[in-house]
Amino acid sequence: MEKISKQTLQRLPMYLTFLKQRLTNSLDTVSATVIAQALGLNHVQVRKDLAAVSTGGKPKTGYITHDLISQIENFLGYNDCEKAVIVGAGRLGKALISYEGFRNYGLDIIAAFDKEVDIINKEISGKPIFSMELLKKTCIDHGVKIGIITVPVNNAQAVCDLLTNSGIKAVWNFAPVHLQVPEGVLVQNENMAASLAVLSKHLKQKNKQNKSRHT
Amino acid sequence: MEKISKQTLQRLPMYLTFLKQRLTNSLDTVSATVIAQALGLNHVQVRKDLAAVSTGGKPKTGYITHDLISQIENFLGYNDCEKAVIVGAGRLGKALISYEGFRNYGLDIIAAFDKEVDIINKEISGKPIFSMELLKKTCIDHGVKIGIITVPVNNAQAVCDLLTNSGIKAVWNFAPVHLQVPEGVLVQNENMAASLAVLSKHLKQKNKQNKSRHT
DNA sequence: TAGATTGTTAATCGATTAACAATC
DNA sequence: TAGATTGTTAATCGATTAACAATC
Repeated sequence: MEKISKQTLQRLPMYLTFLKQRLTNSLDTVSATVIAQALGLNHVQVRKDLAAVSTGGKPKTGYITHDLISQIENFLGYNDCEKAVIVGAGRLGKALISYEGFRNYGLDIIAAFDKEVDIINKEISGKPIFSMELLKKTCIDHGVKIGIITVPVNNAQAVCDLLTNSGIKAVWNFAPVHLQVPEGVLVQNENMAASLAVLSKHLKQKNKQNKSRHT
Repeated sequence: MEKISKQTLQRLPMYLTFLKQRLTNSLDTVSATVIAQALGLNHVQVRKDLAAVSTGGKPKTGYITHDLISQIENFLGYNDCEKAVIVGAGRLGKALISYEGFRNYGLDIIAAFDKEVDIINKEISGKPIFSMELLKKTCIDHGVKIGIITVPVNNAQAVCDLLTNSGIKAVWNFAPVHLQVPEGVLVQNENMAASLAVLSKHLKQKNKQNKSRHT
């Protein structure tokens, strides 16, 4: 097992969904070639990725689907959940809190925080919304290491500072800003604006092509 | 203006938010160095990115903040919105429909579609939810080119096929599966599972470091 | 003028892909 | 055995970074 790149890390969940699908269809073994084809990747890349997490497959047979699944899940820590808090109980925040599926990905959101008085001390899908004042104590008491930011852009940095001051070591940021964090804290941006940029540029180019074809 | 990489494309929205902040603080000019420092990037990279979309800055002064903003916005097509439909009006779907901010990013969600009878023909934040049967007609009638998928994994490919059959040329996919699409159609994955993988791995490594330090 | 800054050309780095040997 | 497949070592490719010239 060698050092793993961020790219590899991000492909592992894709392998996982594919492998699970495959197991549902009672296909007990799987080759790197099959995975590569299904996911539109290069087969050597798949093999390298798998080498980083698994004990290996057998020539001619491939990998044992079931084993590979548990090896990847194990590697990603999907078995033992990390606790997380979410700051900002707006529409997006609520959607994330309510999504039960995160537990399968090793994430356990224990509470939400918001400054909106109307919703404080209420619940969403059985999870409490607390006032911002309780953030630090909650994180420390429960050993929470993951903070999710779903507040508007202008509050994001302040919330981030608060989180890192509360012992958070990994921030999942949904606000389209670059956050400054102390060393040792990881920020993972879920940058929807960036995704949209890619989408709309693709369409712009397609349009241009069509136009030039007609003239 | 040379060919632009996907990476550059994804950084442009970051520049934009920073530049707008800067304008709010009445800072009329900006240098690549300042941008780079603020966003944790290399200054040459920033300059290259900007070269792809702007008419250039002036030595010693830098770029005119306001001009740069409109050049980036123009390049990304934030001025003229693309119409989009969203399939799957669950929690996440609802959150995305309701988020007014997308219009600033050039995205105009005109309707949602779902197979759940209870919510069909109702509205969310003033936008209609239709039955799946109306999807194709709606897309064609309105010339919709962007489809957003927020359905569970097992329905995602079927929904995707339906979308591409309805003239969709760009798919924004929130389901954690790899989608097969005809040539010329772009899939942009908002892969939360992948993000979570990065976050949890970071924590696992930190834990390991701490443990080995204590023994 | 001196120096801050832009913009370009070359070097580096890392990830992907190709080629090949090993094995069941 | 032959061939499908794994796994590794080398080549390629693209993006990032470094070095430098140009300019206000």
